Amino acid sequence: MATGTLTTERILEATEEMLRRHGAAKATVVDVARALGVSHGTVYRHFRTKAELREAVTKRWLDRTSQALSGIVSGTEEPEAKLRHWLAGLFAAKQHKAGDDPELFATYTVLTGENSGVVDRHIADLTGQLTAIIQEGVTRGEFTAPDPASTSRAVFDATNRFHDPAYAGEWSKPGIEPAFTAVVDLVLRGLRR
Amino acid sequence: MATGTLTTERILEATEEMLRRHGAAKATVVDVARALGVSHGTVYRHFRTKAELREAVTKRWLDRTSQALSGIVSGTEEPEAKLRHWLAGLFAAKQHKAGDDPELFATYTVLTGENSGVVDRHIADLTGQLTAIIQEGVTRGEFTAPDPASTSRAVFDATNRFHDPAYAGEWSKPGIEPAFTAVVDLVLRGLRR
DNA sequence: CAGATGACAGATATTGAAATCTGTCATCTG
DNA sequence: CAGATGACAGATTTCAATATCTGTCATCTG
Repeated sequence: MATGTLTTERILEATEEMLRRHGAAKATVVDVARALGVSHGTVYRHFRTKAELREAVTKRWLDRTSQALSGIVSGTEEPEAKLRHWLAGLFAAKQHKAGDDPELFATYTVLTGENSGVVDRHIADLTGQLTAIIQEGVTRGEFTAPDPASTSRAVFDATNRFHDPAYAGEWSKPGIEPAFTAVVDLVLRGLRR
Repeated sequence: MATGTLTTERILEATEEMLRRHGAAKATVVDVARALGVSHGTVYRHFRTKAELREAVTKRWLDRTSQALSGIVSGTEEPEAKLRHWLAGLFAAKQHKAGDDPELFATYTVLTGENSGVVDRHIADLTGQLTAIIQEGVTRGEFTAPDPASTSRAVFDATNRFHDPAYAGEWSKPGIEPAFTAVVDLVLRGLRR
């Protein structure tokens, strides 16, 4: 299965595949090496430890969500619509990841649990996007926020139930949509001038 | 150790003691019976299963929190101060339970995880108290809330990070107090007329 | 000689036999 | 005879032996 040169990228792809196939607990470095047709020692030339390899995979996975949302931030909507869409987009993305392939989602939940540093940086990314939206709203005179950065963190925290994987089990229950809307409405009322 | 008659109450106390001593995983019905100086068969005359016994202990534990907060609801403060104090009281109570005896808190976190029905009823209790506060605010013309019940749930959800045991690890980190204040401020701005 | 290998030591996970626990119930006792 | 007991079957947990994995490194190969 040694197609082309062995790049970091190919190792990451193979690792994702093994995680998808075997789950977080049983995906081993030996498995990854076998899938790539190399010895496991070779994988260790690209990643110092298994933890580092898993961290890189986790980062890739989280970055896909950040990227999808960044389009909304740079869009041309009104700040309020933008904020609504961004929050709804984050919720919908998580809801789909959790609902479409629960096993894979559970796998990544384990990985994010192991890599709090990556998660913290991901959250910093997301709240950074939120800050940009809120800052724009303040500049346009539509939002009030003495400190957009801490307000964006408050908005992120207030909507926790709709993006933290710990609550994934509730995202498919009836009544979750109105609950989401109620929180977003409350938060938006709090932001308006 | 057979002091007095064997009441349901005494079994619950002994069970709490065993949970405190041995943790959720190792507290057995045999232990509880031994502590009470009776055979384990006797415990089963009071509780049909071990799960039922643990559920009763869990309920008692959660009810203590609800009771402590209910005093604030029936107090004489202004609605806004009342809501602030209630949310701060809930947060402080959880923070102390988690910080003062982390092992016992971990034990009860396992128990609440096992007894979602009890937890749901506990949450219904708490949001009921919140509804009373918000209703009072609406009646006095200080709050806006088309549907106080769903608004109270939104307030509860928005402050999740400060009362859900899943976040207990963050309650002792620096910066948690301002984060709490930021969310409460945002929520209160959203509630005001 | 840059990059890959695989044998190896120590750490971690798996497995299956033995020990303990849960829940029942026929029997006992005050 | 109301309430307690403890032997018992089946379920669950523990524990130690065994197998597998991680990470290193001296050696190999194109």
